[in-house]
Amino acid sequence: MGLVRTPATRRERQREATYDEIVSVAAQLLADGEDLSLRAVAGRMGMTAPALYRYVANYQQLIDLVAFELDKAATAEWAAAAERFPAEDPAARLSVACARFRQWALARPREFALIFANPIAEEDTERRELLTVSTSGRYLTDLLWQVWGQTKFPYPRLEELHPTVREAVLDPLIPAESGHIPAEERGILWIYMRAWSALYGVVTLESTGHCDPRVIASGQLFRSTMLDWLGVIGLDDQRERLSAILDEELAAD
Amino acid sequence: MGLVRTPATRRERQREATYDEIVSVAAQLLADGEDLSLRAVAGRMGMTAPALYRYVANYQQLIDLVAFELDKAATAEWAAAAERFPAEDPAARLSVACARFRQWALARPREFALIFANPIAEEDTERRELLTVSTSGRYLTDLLWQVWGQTKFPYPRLEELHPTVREAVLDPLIPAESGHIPAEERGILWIYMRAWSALYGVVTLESTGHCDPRVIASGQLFRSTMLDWLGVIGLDDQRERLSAILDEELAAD
DNA sequence: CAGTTTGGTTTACGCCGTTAACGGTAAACG
DNA sequence: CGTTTACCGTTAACGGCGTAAACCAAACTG
Repeated sequence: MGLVRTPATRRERQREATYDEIVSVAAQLLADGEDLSLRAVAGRMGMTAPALYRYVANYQQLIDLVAFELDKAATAEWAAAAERFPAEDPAARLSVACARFRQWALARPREFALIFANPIAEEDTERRELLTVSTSGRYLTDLLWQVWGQTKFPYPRLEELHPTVREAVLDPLIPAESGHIPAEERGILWIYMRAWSALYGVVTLESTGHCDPRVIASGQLFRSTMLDWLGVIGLDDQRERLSAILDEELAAD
Repeated sequence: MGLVRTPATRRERQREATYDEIVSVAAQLLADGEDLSLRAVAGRMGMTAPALYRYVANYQQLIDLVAFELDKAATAEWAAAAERFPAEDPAARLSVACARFRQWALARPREFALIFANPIAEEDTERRELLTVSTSGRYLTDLLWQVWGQTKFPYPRLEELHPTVREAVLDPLIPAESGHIPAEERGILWIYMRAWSALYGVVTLESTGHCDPRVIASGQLFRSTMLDWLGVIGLDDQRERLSAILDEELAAD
C-alpha cells in the first residue's frame, strides 16, 4: 500500500502539486496565446503574484522551470509518435522524431523560443546545467547512438578532434546519455552536435518566421537537411524508405 | 551648392536627424548592456516617452527600426573586413564575412537576437517585408552569386525544385539581389537558403549559449560547417587556403 | 501545548507601453 | 504680411509588470 515514490509528508506532496499546477497553468497560458507573467500564472491559480516567490526565486526561474517541463512534455510527444516503429528501427524513429519536432516548433513558436532560443549567459552555470539534462537532447542523442549501433557510421577518432572539442565530448556538458557511450566512441557526440546544429538552424529559422513562408510550407528546407544528415549517419541505403516516412509525417496534421 | 540628397525642407531634415538619433541612442543602450525601452531611449535623448510616438507607432516598430539599422551597420563591418581581399576573390571575402558575422554574433548576443531571432508572425506581412530588404541577407547572397560566377558550382534546375520552392526563388521574398540573377539560375538561391540555414543554426546556437561553452570557444562547430558548405559551392580545391583564412579570422580579436 | 516553519496575504515601489489632452512654434498659405 | 495649420513636444494618467517588505494564519514539530 502507498508504495508511491513521493516522499510521503503531506506538506511535501502539497508543494509538489503546487509546482505541477504552476507549470500546467503556465503552459495553458502559453497555449492560449497569452503572455507568460508571474501575475497571470498566480491569477489563474487563484493566488497573488508574490505568493509565487515561495516557489521560484524570480521570473527567469519560472521561465526555466516551465521551459524544462515543456521540453519534457514535447519530447514525450515525439517519442510516442516515433514508437509506431519498433525499437529495432531507430532510423525510422529518429526520422519521425525529428519531423515531429519540426511540426511542434511550427505549431508552438512561443514554446519553442522559450526552450530553444532563450539566451543563456556564459557565466550562468546554473541555467547552463539545465541544458545538460534537457530531455529532448538526451532523447535525440540516444536515438543517434542506437542508429550507430546498426550502421556503424564513421565518426572522428578522439585524436582527430580539436583538443577542446575532445574535452567536451569526454566530459559532456551537452545533453547526452553519455554514460553508456564508451570513451573511445565519443566522437559520435561530435556528429551529434553537428547534426543538431543543422537541424536546429532549419527549425529555428522556420519557427521564428525568418524565412519565406512558402518555403516553410513546402517543408523542403527541413527535408533536404534531414536527408543530408541521414546520409552522414550511414543511412543512405535507406534513403527511399526514410524520406517516405518524413513525407508522411510532414503531410500529417 | 547644396547638391545634398536630403529632400531639402528644414522640417524633413530635422525629422530625419531625430530618427538617426533614436537609432544611435538605442544602439548605445544595447551596447551598454541596458534594456531597450521607449522610456530609456527617450530619456537619453532628453525627451519624454510619449514623444517617441511621433516617430514610431509602437514599441515593436522601434525594435524593428533599430534591428534594421543594426543589421546594416553590422553588415558594413563584415563587408569592410572582407575587403582585405580583392573583389576578384569572392570566396575569400565570403569566408571572412561569415567568420566576422559569427564573431559579431558572439560579441553582441542581444543585438543578434534582436535582428535574427525576433519572432515574425505568419500574418505580419509588414514586418516580413523588412526581411526582404535585410542588408546582411542581400550582402551574403550577392557574395554567393559572385562565387558562382567563378566556380559555377552545380545547383538544381528549376524543374528539379519542389513547385512551391520554385515559386519562392522566382519571386523571392527572401533577401536577394535577385534582380541580376536570371530566372534559369535561381536554383542558386536554393543553395543560398540551405547554406544560410546551416550557418544560422551554428551561429544562433553559439550566440544564444545553447551549446557547450568549450565547443563555442574552439570555433570548430562553425569551422566544420563552413568547410562543408564551401565544398558545396565549388571551393573544395581552395580548402586549404580558405580554412587558413577562417582560422585567422577566428583567432583575431 | 508552545514554538517554529511554511505559504499565503496586503501594500508599496519603480519600472514599462500607451493614450489623451494640451500648447508653442515653425512652416504653409491666401 | 498676417493667419491658419500641422508638427512636435509636454504633462497627466491608466493598467500591467517584477519584486520587496511586513504581516498573519494554519500546519507541522518538539
